Amino acid sequence: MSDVAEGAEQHILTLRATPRRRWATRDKILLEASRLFATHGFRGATTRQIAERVGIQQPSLFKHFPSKSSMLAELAVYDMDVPAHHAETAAATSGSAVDRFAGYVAWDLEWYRTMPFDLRCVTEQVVRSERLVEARAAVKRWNAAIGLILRQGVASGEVSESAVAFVPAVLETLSWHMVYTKDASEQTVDDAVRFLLAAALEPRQDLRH
Amino acid sequence: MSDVAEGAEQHILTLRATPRRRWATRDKILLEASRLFATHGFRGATTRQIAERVGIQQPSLFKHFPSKSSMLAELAVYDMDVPAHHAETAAATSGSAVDRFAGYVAWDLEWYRTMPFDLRCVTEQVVRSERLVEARAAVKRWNAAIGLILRQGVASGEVSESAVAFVPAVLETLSWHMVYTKDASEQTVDDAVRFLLAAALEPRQDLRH
DNA sequence: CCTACCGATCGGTAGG
DNA sequence: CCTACCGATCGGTAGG
Repeated sequence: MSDVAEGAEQHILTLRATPRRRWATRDKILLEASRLFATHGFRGATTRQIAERVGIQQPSLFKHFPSKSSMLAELAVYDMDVPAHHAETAAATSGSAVDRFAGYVAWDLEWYRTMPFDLRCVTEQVVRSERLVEARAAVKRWNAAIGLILRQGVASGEVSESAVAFVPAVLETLSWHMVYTKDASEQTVDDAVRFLLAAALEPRQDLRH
Repeated sequence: MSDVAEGAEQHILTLRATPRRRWATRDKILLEASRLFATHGFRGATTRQIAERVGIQQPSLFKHFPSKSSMLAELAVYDMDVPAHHAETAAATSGSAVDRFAGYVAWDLEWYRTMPFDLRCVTEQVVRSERLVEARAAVKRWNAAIGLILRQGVASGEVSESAVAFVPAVLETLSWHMVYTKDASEQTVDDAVRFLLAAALEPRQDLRH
């Protein structure tokens, strides 16, 4: 589990450090596929469109990937595996639940803010399609870890009970906000963390003002 | 503008009051199309699947709708036109911005909680595709109205400035939460309203505890 | 609302 | 990585 996450993290960190012009064809395919999936949905994006943007002929895609679905599967692992690993670490650490939650949220939003791929819709596809088992398992682990931290916060009286149901979906929304807001900065991330904490915390626990 | 909204509202209110068994074929088509669009995306859902669920042959769909896109277009208007109308009314009313915002949010979440159609993905399709001009216009009106109320709240010192950017997307998320959470109750709506207000309000203005 | 059917486009293969 | 191409499936039409 951890190895998979670290492998994916290593790869994506390498991608981030590499200027886009020098990306290999395989990674260019993933980038353009993610953008077209985000714009037109998985079925709406065609392999011919992907190939055109990469600058190769459509059948050449299948020298790099066995199928269109396998592109989605690889993107889905990128999307969910590393966050799941971080969330599990935050859930397993000792200390204040709210501090660990705030720390995770800050990492998560920064992760999406600097993500090279546009993975909107990939998450949705993961939830829908019964295939993509690896990515679906990562989503489960992520939800379990976030749920655990939040319930720890409820137990210690810091997190409001009714907020637990809304926080995961809202966190996901804020993550995508960081992706598609072009001028999102580290300040934007800070604001979003405070926004989510204000919603999740019991009012009397919010001593920031 | 108002006539369109009221027409759509009338129609959808009629649908709500009618037991599902008695729905006419045309409305059954819209219902099943919305569910399949939500599950497989617009392109992923096929007209043959829709027809099968309705219990008719695929070509018969086109006796009720000129095209598959026209089903999406009609659903998109249902999705956005009525909320846009309500948001504009809330924005144009006098009184406390926060009270009007809270009132709108409560109405919005209850609207989605009791919605007969599953319109997830329809909103996304509206944002993507350059057609669906009517629905796109409604989205614009909705965003403008919500933005106006929020800026009024910022001006009166009630709403936190950094929250303005996040509230529309988060409200949308909470709306969908009401759709796909099967056991969402009026209590769930109340909790979500409080959750969103806690995030959006300047801390000192939250006098609820 | 049905049967019969069509042109277009899809993901993917063969062979080099 | 290219050209040539294929079977399957798509949205939609014709005619009754």
